[in-house]
Amino acid sequence: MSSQEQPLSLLLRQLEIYARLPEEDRQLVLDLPHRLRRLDAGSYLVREGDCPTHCTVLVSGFAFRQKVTGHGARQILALCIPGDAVDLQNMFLDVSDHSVQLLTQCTVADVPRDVMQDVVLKRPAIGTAIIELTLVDSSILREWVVNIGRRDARARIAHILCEFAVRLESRGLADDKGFELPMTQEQLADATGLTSVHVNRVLKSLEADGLISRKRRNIHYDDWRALQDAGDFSRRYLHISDQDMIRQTY
Amino acid sequence: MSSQEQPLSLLLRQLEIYARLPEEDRQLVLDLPHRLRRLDAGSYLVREGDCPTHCTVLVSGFAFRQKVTGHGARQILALCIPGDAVDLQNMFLDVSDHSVQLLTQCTVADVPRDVMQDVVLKRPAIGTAIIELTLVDSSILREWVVNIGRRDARARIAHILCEFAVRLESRGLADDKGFELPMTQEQLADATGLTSVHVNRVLKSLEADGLISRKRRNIHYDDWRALQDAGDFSRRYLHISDQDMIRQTY
DNA sequence: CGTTTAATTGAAAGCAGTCAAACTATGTGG
DNA sequence: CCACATAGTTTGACTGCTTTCAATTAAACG
Repeated sequence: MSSQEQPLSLLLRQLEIYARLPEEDRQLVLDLPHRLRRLDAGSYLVREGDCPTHCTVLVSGFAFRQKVTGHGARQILALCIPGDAVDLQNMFLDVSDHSVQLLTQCTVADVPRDVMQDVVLKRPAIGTAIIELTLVDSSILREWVVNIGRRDARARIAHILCEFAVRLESRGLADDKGFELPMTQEQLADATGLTSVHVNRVLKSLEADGLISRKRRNIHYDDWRALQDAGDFSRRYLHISDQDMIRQTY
Repeated sequence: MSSQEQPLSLLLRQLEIYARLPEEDRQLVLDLPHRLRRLDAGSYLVREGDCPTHCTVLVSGFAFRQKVTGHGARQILALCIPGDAVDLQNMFLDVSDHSVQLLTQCTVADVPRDVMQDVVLKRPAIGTAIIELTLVDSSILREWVVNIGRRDARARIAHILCEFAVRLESRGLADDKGFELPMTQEQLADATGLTSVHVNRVLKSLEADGLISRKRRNIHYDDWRALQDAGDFSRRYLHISDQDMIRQTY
C-alpha cells in the first residue's frame, strides 16, 4: 500500500488538484512531521468546543463532520474521505465549532498545528493550495445548503450519491461504476435532513426505477446519467478539472 | 460618515475581530487600492460561472449569496453586511460557484484580485486574519445547514433573526433592540428553505407570542432571550469574542 | 446461536406547500 | 390630487410530502 509507505500521498494528490507544486514543496508535504494512529469507527477526531493542537489528515477510512441541535437532532455537514485534512479550520480558529467522527476504522496522521500553520504562511504554493482546499470545502457546503433547502427527498439522496462518487473518483478510490457507501441509512438521513425511514423508501424507489442497485452498502450505478439528472447534479461546484478525473464516466 | 472618508474601515474592523494587526498592516488595509461604485438593489456583484478580476468589499448596504437549482428554485446561502469582503472565494478559485446579488442600494469597493492575493500571501498578519474570516464564513454556513436540515420553520426564522442581529451588532450597525431587516419575506423564505407564505405565518406567530414586533421591515425584539431559545441560537459559531460585542444584550 | 444493530414495511398524522384571492403600501402619470 | 399599476404582505382552504409510530425482517457480531 502506497498509503502506508507515504501516508500523506493522498493529501498531496488533493493539493495538486488545485495547484501544481514545485518538487521541493511536494517533498515537504510528504515529509510533514506526523504521528500515525489507528482508530475505530465512532471515535471522535474533534469535538465541538475543543482546541485542537494538531491538524489531522485521514490516511485511510471515512469520517464526517456534524453538529447537534439543542433538541438533540444531529446534522451531518460533510463527508471526509482519505486525503482530507480534517481540521484546517482549527489551524486558525482556536475553538472548534463542530465535531468530526469516524464512519469507519481509520488510519490518521496528526500534524502539529504550528508546523502546519508555518507551512501555509511560509510556502506560498502550499499555502495557496490549502486555502483553495478550504474554499472548495465551502463550495461543497453551499451545495449542501441548496440540496437540503431546495430539493425534494429523492433529489437529495441522488445528489449526495453523485457527489460521493465523483469525489472518490477524483482521488482514485472508486470502483468501476460503483462504490461502498460507508454509512447507515440513518447517517444518510442526518446528512440530507431527512429521516432514516424515508431514506429507505427513496433508496428503494431509486432502485426500482433502475438508477442504482444495492448489495448491502454497495451502491452500483445502473444509469449514471439518470442518477445525475434525478439529483440535479453537476460537478462544477467541486472545482475538479477534467484532467483530474481519471475516468470520464463522471 | 466615516465609511465615506474610510471606505474600508469596516473591513478592517472585521479583520481585527480575529487578529490584532500591527499599525503598519492596519494602514495597509485602509489604503488598499480600490474603485468605489454605487449600485442599485438587485444588481449582481458576481454571477455563477464568472471569473472575477476584483475582490469586492461592501462599504454600505446589504447583499446575499445564492444558487439556483435546475428546477429554478433559489437558495440564499449567506447574508453579506457592510464590511464583508464578498469574493474572497474568487481570489483563489478561478470560477465562481455561486452568485452575489444586492439586497439594497449599495456602495462597494473593488480591490484588484492580484493586490488582494499579494497582501494575503506577503503579510502574515493580514493573511491569517483573512483566512480566519473565510473560516468563520464556513462556520456560519455549517450552522445554516443545521438550521435548514434539522430545525422546524419557527426555529429557522428565529435563528436567522438572531444571527443577523448579532452580526450587525458586532459591526456596530444595530439599533437598540432592533434593526431593519433588508429583505422581503420571499427572500427570507429562500434563506431558510421555506415558502414565503409560511414565513409570513411564522412571523405573525412570533409576533403574537410577544417575541418580536414589526413595523414594515423593522424588527424589534420584545424578548431577546425567548427569541434565542425559540431559534436554538447561540452565537458561539460566529466566533466573536465578548469584547467585540459592543453591548452585552446579545 | 442469542443478541444487537440496521433495514424494511405499513398505517396514520402533521408540518409546510400550493393555489388563489384580498389587502396594503408605494409609486407613477395624467 | 386621484386613478392606476406594481410589489409585497396577509389569509383561507386544501393538498401532499415527509414524519412518526410501531412492528417485522435481515444482517452482523461475539
